[in-house]
Amino acid sequence: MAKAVRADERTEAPEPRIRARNEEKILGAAVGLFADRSFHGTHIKEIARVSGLPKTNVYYYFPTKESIYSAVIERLIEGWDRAFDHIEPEREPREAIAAYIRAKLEYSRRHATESRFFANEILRGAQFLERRQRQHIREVTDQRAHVVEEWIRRGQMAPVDPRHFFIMLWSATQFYADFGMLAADVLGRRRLTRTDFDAAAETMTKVILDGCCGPVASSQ
Amino acid sequence: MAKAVRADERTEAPEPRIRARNEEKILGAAVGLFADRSFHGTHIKEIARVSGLPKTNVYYYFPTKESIYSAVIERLIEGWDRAFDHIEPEREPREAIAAYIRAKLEYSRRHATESRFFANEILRGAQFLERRQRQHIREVTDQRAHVVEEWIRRGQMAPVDPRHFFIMLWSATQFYADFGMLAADVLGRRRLTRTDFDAAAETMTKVILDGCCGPVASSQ
DNA sequence: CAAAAACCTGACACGCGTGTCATATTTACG
DNA sequence: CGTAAATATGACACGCGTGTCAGGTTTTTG
Repeated sequence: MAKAVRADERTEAPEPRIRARNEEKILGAAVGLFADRSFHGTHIKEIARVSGLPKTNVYYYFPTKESIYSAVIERLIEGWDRAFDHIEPEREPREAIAAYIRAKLEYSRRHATESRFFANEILRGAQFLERRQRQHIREVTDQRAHVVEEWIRRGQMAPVDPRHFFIMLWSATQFYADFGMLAADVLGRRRLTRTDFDAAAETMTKVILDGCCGPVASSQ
Repeated sequence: MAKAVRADERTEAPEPRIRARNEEKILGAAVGLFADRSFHGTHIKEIARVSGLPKTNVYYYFPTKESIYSAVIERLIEGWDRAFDHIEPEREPREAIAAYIRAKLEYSRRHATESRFFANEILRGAQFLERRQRQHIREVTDQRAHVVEEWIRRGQMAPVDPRHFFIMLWSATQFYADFGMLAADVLGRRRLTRTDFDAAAETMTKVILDGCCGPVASSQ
């Protein structure tokens, strides 16, 4: 009855060490498994094995498999807007966008698993994404779209639909994480290397920057 | 024993009507379910229900769930290179690439389910894709990459890595099928409309064409 | 250092999903 | 027609995955 009492109750009491550590282990194992095998293909038993805890202990912290999945999503959403911080009105669009592309690609390279998990969730219609989470994504995007609109107004950038423009950036950068296996195949590699990510960044930056901010003086 | 004898045996004998029709029903139902719920989330019972056949009859045509999944993949691969036909050395790159983008986007719009199924499969590392199928994809891409290289050699196009360039095109166009839900959210729609696809095509064409073939004279 | 709270665990109930089997019905074909 | 092959199907076996339970052990706290 008094089992698994979360430190809620208004005060953000310091979460007990053990709980924090174990929840972390479980969530860490879960991301990878969900990303590889999706929701139904992932079994609590496996999550337990990978996180080094007995199965029953997993159930001690999370009542259902759904709750684990939701908790993973919650963690991911936090990382979503990080790279977006580069899109600021004070910066030069050319430089800001290049930085954004690099940041996103770097994220794809280092957090490929999380990225694949997220892609997976969206792919099936975001069945576990809560309304407020979806709204959050939309608001953050809106905010950055205004920055692009400002750049366009000032004549620093060609007139493009900011949201579709962002989608181009997202899709291109995510591809290397989500469909890395296909990218590697096409490039004739066994796995993507850092060099490949650099080449990707270069191509992407060149095409997109020249396409939206006019070709840079030096080239051609 | 003489059960489910496929019309193999060298001669492509006219496949019996009933078998063809039922296999089609099953595969059609399966694509949608696999796309929505992925492999493990899809149950034979559901495939049977959706295709209007009793479960046991499904097993009459396909020995396992895996075999259904593989058959679906086989059908998809055929559609993969279709749009690529636009990439021909004789055509102007600007016009050819624009046509390719339109074709790919149109495919995403009309065959969103198949597209999502395929994305799903790649996402989990293409576990069911056979070696020869992967090789086929690579060969087709190689062939079209040479066309791009030819355009670059002739000075019709800016020097970009053709494979990374293709990846940009694939990712951007597929996004609207695979992550349609997210795109709709960001654009403030309930679902993507034809207008959205048109706007996507316009943004994409403008940015990418200006980025790789120099800005067109008319604009700016 | 005791009592309470938090944490841990093996054994088990239960449902459900895959795939089989024995048998019925329909179709092809001489 | 009549016989063989192809197609259809209800009932069932079996394994496995989720989630529970009852009772352990460790940690915290006064």
